[in-house]
Amino acid sequence: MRVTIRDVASLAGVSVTTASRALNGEGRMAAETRTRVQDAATTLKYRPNSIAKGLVGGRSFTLGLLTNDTYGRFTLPVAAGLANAVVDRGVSVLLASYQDDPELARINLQSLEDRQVDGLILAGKRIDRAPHAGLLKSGIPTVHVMSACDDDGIGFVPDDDGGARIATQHLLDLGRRRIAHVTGPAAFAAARIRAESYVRTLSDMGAAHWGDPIFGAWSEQHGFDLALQLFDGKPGADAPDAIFCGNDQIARGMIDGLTHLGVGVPDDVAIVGFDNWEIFAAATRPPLTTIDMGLVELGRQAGLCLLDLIDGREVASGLTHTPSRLVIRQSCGALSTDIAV
Amino acid sequence: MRVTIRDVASLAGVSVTTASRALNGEGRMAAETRTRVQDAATTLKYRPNSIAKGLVGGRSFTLGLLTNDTYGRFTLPVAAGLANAVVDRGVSVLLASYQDDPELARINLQSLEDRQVDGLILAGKRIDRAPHAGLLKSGIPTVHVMSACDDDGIGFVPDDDGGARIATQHLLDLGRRRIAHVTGPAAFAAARIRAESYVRTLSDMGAAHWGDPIFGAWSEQHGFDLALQLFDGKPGADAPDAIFCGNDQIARGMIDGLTHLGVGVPDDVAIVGFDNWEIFAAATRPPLTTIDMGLVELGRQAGLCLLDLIDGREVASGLTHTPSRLVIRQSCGALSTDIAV
DNA sequence: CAGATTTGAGATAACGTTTGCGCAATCTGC
DNA sequence: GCAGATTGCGCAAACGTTATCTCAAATCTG
Repeated sequence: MRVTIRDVASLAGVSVTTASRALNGEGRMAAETRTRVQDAATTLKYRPNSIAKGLVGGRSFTLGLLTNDTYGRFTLPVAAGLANAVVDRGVSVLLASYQDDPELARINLQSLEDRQVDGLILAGKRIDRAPHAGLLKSGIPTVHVMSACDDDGIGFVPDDDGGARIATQHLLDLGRRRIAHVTGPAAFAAARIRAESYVRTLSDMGAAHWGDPIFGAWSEQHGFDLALQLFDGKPGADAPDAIFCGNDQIARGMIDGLTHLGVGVPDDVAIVGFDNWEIFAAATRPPLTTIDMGLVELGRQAGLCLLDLIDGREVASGLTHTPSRLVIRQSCGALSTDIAV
Repeated sequence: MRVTIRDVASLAGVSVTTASRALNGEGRMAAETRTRVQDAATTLKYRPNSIAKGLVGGRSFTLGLLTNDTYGRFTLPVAAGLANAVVDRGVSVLLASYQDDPELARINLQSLEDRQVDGLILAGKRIDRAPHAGLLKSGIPTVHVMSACDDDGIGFVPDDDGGARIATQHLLDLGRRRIAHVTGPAAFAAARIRAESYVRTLSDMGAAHWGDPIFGAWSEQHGFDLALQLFDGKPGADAPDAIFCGNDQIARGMIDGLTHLGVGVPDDVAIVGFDNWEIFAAATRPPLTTIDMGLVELGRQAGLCLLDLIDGREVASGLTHTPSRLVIRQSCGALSTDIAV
């Protein structure tokens, strides 16, 4: 049988009440009593039962993470940051993933409610979709992650704008002046925001952008095709000398395409990606300089914010953009150090 | 305030005891009474409080998933399969990821114990490592996933042997006779098992293997390098006509290398990968035929097994190998259908 | 029709913890 | 040295549920 507070109390020769208060640092009591109880707890390796604690307090010290991110590309870093941010406050995270299946979503949400979760993190995979819109009738404190939310909701999303700015700025700083932008479908807000930021950054710095942003798929193929299209048969002076790619897959395809054409990276063309998806970014030749969206940090912030919300502290509604940072590898020719923003 | 069983009981005009029994389908009682209680519960949208249920029953209806898989490549599919397998038994999954940090592991495990998890899934990323060895002093029912475990432990791992066999067999079935194998470091059991299975399958079928298995890194680079090494300047009749690659990244590099050399895939050389990591397998040109390790199913089995263990049912100790299946795309020239094994 | 058995349902305790209230014992000010 | 404040601690209730025991009424038995 597990050791309960009763055991601690009897070993310390006090009542259960006193034991509870001693361990929680509450109530008035002789310092000697308090340490005696604490020693007893240590001796017995006492650990309070979260369930019982939750029952009386009406809190479960549990957060629910509901996600529709089938693949886990975004959710897992977020979940790791989240869980580790709250674990030392005694809070754990329940994982519930419905694979875009509304019925599964309902069951999972219900299960979380039955479990009296103190708060809910609703995680998506696109910042312009609100996949959880219909679910939110409950009064549970909620934050949104990687998805859209109501005006009075609280959301955490990557700073696409800032990320695109530092990517573009980095290329400018390296002396590039003919900077193109190849990115994903214009239907994605992330693609549009990054493209606008790219345009704005260039004009803010008094530089011209090289053609308009080129929207397409989030795929290697798109990058590869565009490499051929932009560089095949084109005189060097007219072609871009840098390309900011909307994600690492596009960047990967772009580098492959350029290599195929014999265009040097980074000597002839500098490439910046977006996502810092290790498996791609470290595998390109040369290794890819790219933007890290700080998803772990995003999870951490969302978790701490949710705890504040639960504790009744005032939290401003609206979207928080977690800072992105530039991870410098070798595809731009810069010295390799991280620059936080 | 949440509606409790007390509310249901009073609406139905019975005692709390009777209400509990009616809803759980236990005890003797008039059929009319039972339906009356159930109707009351429906009317009030009553949902039992898992916490209270757990407190009295000594069970929390919660499983803990402890993982050191930093990147989430393996853990997330497993977690999804696991959570969805147990959710309709009213069980949820707590996610705890320590990033190879022993201290974090301790804290997380402690947190899971405080929460009275009914069972533990210890997930790793290599089948020949037991990262959780030191942690297991608690008497909580435990299954291991994607990691080694004691002889009297219960583990679930992919069927590397079977996967390698169907991969090799597939190449044989397509008439290939000079089949090479390029894989990861020999230090990985997964690489060794796959290599042995490849050798055995060939000799079982009376075929010779083309050279010895070539160990190296789990990287695209390794695949690319080997493509050059195996095919550069080699007359067609001496070179392999098929290559079974130890994972999708190697396969990716291999295809890139072959394409670079002008060797046709699948016409000149058929390629099979391993992992079915969509992002790679679908991005190669041509799309990659590969082995799917069935990680979602693995998670499902581990979850159901753990529930059996918790319920005191007899469970045989030892390793269970979840079947792998061949996912046919276009890198081997076969018709595109899935073949289960 | 009296006793035995079954049926239906309630009272109460228990799970492990926190918390409001109460009550001695000690301290304080004059 | 005495009223009142303070200190130190325990009693008992509460959280929502299930489980054990009890008991009256209904039904069966011969």
